[in-house]
Amino acid sequence: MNKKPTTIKEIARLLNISTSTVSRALHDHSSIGITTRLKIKNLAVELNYEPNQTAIFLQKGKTKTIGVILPELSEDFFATAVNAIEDIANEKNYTVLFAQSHDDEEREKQLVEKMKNHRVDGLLISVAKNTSSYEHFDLLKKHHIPVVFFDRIPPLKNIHYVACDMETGTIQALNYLIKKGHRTIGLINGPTNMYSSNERREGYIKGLTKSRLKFDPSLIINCDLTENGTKEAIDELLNNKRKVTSIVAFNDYVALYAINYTRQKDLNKAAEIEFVSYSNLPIIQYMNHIPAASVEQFPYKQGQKATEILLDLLQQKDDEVSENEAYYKVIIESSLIENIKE
Amino acid sequence: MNKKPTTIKEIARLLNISTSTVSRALHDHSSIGITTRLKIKNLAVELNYEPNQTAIFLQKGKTKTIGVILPELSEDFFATAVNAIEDIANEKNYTVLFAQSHDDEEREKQLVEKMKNHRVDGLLISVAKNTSSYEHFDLLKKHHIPVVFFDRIPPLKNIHYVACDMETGTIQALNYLIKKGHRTIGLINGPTNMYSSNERREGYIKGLTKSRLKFDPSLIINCDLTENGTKEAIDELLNNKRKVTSIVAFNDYVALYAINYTRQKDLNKAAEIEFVSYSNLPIIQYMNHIPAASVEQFPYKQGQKATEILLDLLQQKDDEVSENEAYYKVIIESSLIENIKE
DNA sequence: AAAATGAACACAAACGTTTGTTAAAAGCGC
DNA sequence: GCGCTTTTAACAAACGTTTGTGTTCATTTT
Repeated sequence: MNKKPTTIKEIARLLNISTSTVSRALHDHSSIGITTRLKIKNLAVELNYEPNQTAIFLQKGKTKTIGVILPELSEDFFATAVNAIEDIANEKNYTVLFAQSHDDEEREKQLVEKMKNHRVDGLLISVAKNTSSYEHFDLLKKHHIPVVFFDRIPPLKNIHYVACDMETGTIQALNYLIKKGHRTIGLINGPTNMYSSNERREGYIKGLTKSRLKFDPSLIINCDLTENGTKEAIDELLNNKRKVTSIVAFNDYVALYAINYTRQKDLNKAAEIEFVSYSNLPIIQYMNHIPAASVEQFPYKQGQKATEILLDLLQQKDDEVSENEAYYKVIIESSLIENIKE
Repeated sequence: MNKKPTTIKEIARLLNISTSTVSRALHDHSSIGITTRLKIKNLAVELNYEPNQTAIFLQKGKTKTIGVILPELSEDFFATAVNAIEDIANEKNYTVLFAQSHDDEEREKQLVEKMKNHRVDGLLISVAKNTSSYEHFDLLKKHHIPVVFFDRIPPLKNIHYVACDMETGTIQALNYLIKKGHRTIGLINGPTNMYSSNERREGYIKGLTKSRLKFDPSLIINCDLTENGTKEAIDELLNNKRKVTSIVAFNDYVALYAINYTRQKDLNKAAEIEFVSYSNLPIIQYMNHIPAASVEQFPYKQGQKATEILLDLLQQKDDEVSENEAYYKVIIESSLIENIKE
């Protein structure tokens, strides 16, 4: 049992030829005669030769690897996005390096650093909830590592991103609720530094004013999207002098927390309040009390598109296209989907 | 803006010293004088020097990377295990390369190959449901790449693994049901080639016989754990001449499929049947109809333990300890946990 | 028949590190 | 000041590839 893996050198030595010939033969280079080429290939198969990727990485200066930094792998949205990323990357023979920030800015920074050191060719990033400074992303730019942001976009100019337009989905949600007769609608929003919080806010306001309803800022509560944060937000909403009859929640998780909490507090009140949220968890069909409708954000599509863009950027880099100053800004339309209760 | 990252060579050239001196200085080697050491370190910081990992990988012959192959990242069990793996690996400065087999044997084989080519130092594997041949794992052994299996263990001798003992949990489940008065208990089991299917079967039989109940093989249905497979299994169980009053389901997902399906078929019958399953999904608290109890498998603990073992094996390899023929076989006790309905 | 072409391969440098060995300078006792 | 050890740093090989440039020899051209 041979301890060490076979190398090109080994093959060259055994056949009394040079390593360059072996390398070229294995790549079907035209300048190698058919007979030696076959000799080499046969021996390579026989010895179970596998190219040492680390050597190739070093030589080529790239790793055929893309890094992915996202908040939580266990959130259904990201799990689905990851599937897309894996699928597309595999197709193009790229390897994917995943890491979770757990929505922690510090950890996110460390991960960026780590990915950079690991010499990933490019990065896909969905920004942590509480990230409020962005130098670590600039750093990547300085190192000429292409980055495509998806879903959670930092408020920066010159970046590539794929995101879902939450505004139109939110307007749809408002229309839906208003059509159902609701006039006092609360919004449990995410942190103000999240781009998508802004979109939801804008959509919320536009949805209201389109129907000539007055916008009351006190009906928008920003929270940290945790279970406790949600509870506090609910408390604040319920204590408002105006009695909300429906609530738009930042996502399905927040909606579940909120529904659960309101039910614990007061069953009657809870029954009166209608919820709309974002995400569409597949598991929702098994649940008891669910939002009436959710804004679908098409995670697979987002992951797919983001990966395609990143691979395209890497291709451009290979082709030595002069540092392109055009930025991909892909917006996927969100759309409201009613949840059917069994 | 410097296009190329700083290298040791660059620093050496600027300081008119040799690269080896730079390398040693940065590693605080004792043979480098304090003054030059400082000069070097300062310049390194100034130039933003970051060691090129790919070069180090090549030189050292290892990548400080562990590969993880598991069925589905979106299954809560694995998502939690992944968190543990990441945590432990990060602690020890290892990078983790994840990939999903999607429970497909062919894909699993490809991934093993890919991981091998990427020169991961070791592998953590949870075997796909339908994997029935195991040469791809032997291959790793031949290449001296340590592998630790977790949760889904292949039926091989000489392997390292961490698993949850499903048998005791299953016995507990049976006791629980019998104590509640059930006498005709069905088992929706996984594929026969899964080790854990066997454990559940054994536990099921032992649980019955301990209470002097007769074991009826026709009450065990093997299924592929998909939603459709579960439906077929349920149909088969309900068509059995003996009327089951309770069902042990392979895991929470299967239980949810089953509960949903029986309810669709006949609400009264569904209400009569009591379910017990495995996993303990965190989201279960928001659900309507849930298993009465679930066998907890401690995914974090499993992931943690498996990673620790793998890192230990890698350490051993470094220490040139002669090919150790001892195999880690860690069994974590499962235990039944009652689900509290709100 | 001499020169030009072209095929098939060898040589060597390069990617960025690490590390064993050697060499020069500096310190020390006498 | 001489040999001696000790400190400090240079030299060079190695990890496994890829790739630009030579080199050799046989074939074709005129």
